[in-house]
Amino acid sequence: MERKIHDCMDGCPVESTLQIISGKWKCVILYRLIKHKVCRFSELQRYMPGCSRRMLALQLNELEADNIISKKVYPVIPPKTEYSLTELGETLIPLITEMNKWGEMYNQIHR
Amino acid sequence: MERKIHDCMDGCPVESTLQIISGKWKCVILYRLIKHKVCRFSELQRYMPGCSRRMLALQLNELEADNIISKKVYPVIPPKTEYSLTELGETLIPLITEMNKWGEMYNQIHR
DNA sequence: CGGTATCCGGTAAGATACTG
DNA sequence: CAGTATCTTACCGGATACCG
Repeated sequence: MERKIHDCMDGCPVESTLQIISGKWKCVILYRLIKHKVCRFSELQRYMPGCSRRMLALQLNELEADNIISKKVYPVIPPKTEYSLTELGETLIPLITEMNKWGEMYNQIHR
Repeated sequence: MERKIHDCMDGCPVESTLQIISGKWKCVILYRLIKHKVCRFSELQRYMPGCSRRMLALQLNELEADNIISKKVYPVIPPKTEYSLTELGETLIPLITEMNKWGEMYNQIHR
């Protein structure tokens, strides 16, 4: 398995995590998948009006490639897809939850 | 107080957190400041060989502007500065710790 | 509906030089 | 030592069009 990030003399595990969840919308996608369990593409779009369709697709592809989420495609017309967390993706729940908690606290202060 | 991110119809607190800690090196900087309490500029540089001096300065400035870290400048020659977490910055410890834990777990798997 | 392909402009970030 | 200033480039990401 190839290391994605540079091996520095004292690299910290935080960098591995960043490698997976950095990217403007990934954490928000994960938050939604945690909250709703299963989401369709258009559903995610509605939750993230600031994220273009193209960007959403890119981020979803990357998360899928990293085995964080999985995609189920229904062979119907019009097309229907459903995204959900993989087993590995579910291990991120405490982290995303912590991010959400901190954001809530921060929003309380900055009001 | 101005909202930095777009107000979307159902924005999640995760986005507020991202607003503060996103940026390639911020989490690594925070990890170091958690671990070592106080760091000089050159010390941080040594811990992050992949981060240029310019980038390090930019990220530190942003974290300082957001009141996450504070800088102490000693008026000596040659100059000496020390960075450390603010009180607000310390509230990020659980989050960064969780990021580190997940990274450790992930590294175990991908070996 | 759920994407991909192509084009293109703005900005993030490296390289280098300079400073107190 | 601890930065800032300037220049230049790469690429991120938006807009648009197209497709099964």
